[in-house]
Amino acid sequence: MEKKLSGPDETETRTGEPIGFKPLYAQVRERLMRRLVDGDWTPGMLLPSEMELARQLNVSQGTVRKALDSMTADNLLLRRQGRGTYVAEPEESRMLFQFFRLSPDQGSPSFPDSRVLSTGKAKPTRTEIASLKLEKTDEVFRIERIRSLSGQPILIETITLPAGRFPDFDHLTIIPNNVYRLYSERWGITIGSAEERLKAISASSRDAVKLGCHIGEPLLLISRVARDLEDRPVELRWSRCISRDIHYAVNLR
Amino acid sequence: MEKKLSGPDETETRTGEPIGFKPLYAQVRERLMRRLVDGDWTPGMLLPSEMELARQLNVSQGTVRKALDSMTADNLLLRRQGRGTYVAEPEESRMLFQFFRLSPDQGSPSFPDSRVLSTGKAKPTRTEIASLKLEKTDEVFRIERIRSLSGQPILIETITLPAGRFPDFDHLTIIPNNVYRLYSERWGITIGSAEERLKAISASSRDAVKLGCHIGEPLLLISRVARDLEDRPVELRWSRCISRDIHYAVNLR
DNA sequence: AAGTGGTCTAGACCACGTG
DNA sequence: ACGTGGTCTAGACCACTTA
Repeated sequence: MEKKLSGPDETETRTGEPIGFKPLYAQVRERLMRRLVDGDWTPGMLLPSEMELARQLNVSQGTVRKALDSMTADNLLLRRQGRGTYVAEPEESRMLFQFFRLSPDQGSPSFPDSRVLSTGKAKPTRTEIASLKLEKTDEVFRIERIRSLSGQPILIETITLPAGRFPDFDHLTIIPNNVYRLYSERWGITIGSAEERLKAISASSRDAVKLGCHIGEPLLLISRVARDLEDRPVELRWSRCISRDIHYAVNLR
Repeated sequence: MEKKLSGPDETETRTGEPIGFKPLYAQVRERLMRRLVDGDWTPGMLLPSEMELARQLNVSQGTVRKALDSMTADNLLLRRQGRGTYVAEPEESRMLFQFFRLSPDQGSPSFPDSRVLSTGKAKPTRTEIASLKLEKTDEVFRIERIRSLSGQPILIETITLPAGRFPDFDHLTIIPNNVYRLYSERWGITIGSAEERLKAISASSRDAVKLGCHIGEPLLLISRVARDLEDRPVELRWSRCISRDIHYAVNLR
């Protein structure tokens, strides 16, 4: 049995905390989030039932449900009627919709293959320091790779990782296609959100060679900052993408 | 008092409808949506209280709340504690975040000015027919305009509207900056969602002249299909945007 | 003081999946 | 048959707004 949460109970009314009040379900969510962050609950794992969690946390089932529903809405949990509630896994099929917005103009989206061009440790640039909130003395790993859809190279991307959060990254022999699964399995880092900025640029001579396009051809520049469950920036990614037969899709609601 | 909704009541269990069952709150949402679609409730209007709606629809307050919450999540309603529930209005401040994703690289986002270049009625292109689900015999209105941020032209856009849904569009003397408010006030059409596709293209000579950039300069091409509350396509928009000091921002969760 | 939405609880039943 | 999440209800109290 865990410590009782603050909030209405037998002896104290909610009025006891006039400022900074958080609803019970938000406190429950924070507790459950902590278990994810601390790695008590790992991807794929079955959570205790709503009733069991309600008993553990001394709240009603409805309050637990509200917290679980909100985490499910953020793609952190997966609920299946009759089975239970699971920690979401970074499988390709989900990532394809959540974090990969490029689709062929005709046909359905699919996950591109990757070929690593280079890896290495380096001092961060000013942009990397700002985006990843680093100190000037920190170091970073950089990976450059080409990604292809059905044999055709479509983009070249540079991934920057803070060395401090990815110990022994340079000991890796292979870098898998789905790096978010790697971050999760190897370092327990779950990517929870990302912010992307798009611009149109001209292909440099180097990009043109690697991508097999003309110098000056317009490319979609996508710069992404990915964040962990505690909202700390974890990855910076610059993608230069040929958009002749491919587009970046966004749904606005 | 309205007709009773299907679902559990005194005499009949939910098992009575084995196929195509919809939860009560979804049926309630559909009923409330209909009032928006039919114009019974117009932007800015105060809705009846939860208790009043629950009485009208013969369901509990909690079920009404679930429907109202879901519509609020879709930016269709606005709930204010102590005041009531209001129909959302297409004000600039909200549209800026919901449907306008361009921001200056430095500084905060703001709504660009517009200058109309041309308007007219025409036969739709194949693309317009496909995007707006038109018949070949239908007609469309087209507006072309330049949009500027602090005096600098940043994009040129072509808006296509199905003539059938915007009667007397060509009688308009001026076209306001915020056309979604115009659609709402003049024709009762509320834009509820939109899908955008982005590509990188080269500025044509015409674009270059209008935007004051070089021919061949990379531009962000944004094609948008906007849909009404019943999910029917209502507007097609092609924007060609200078992205030198501006980016398109997306949050992924 | 009265009315609104926001939170929390408790209990009932349903739909789904597994044994 | 049993346990899970999903839905629905009823009632209590809290926080905010207006009068």
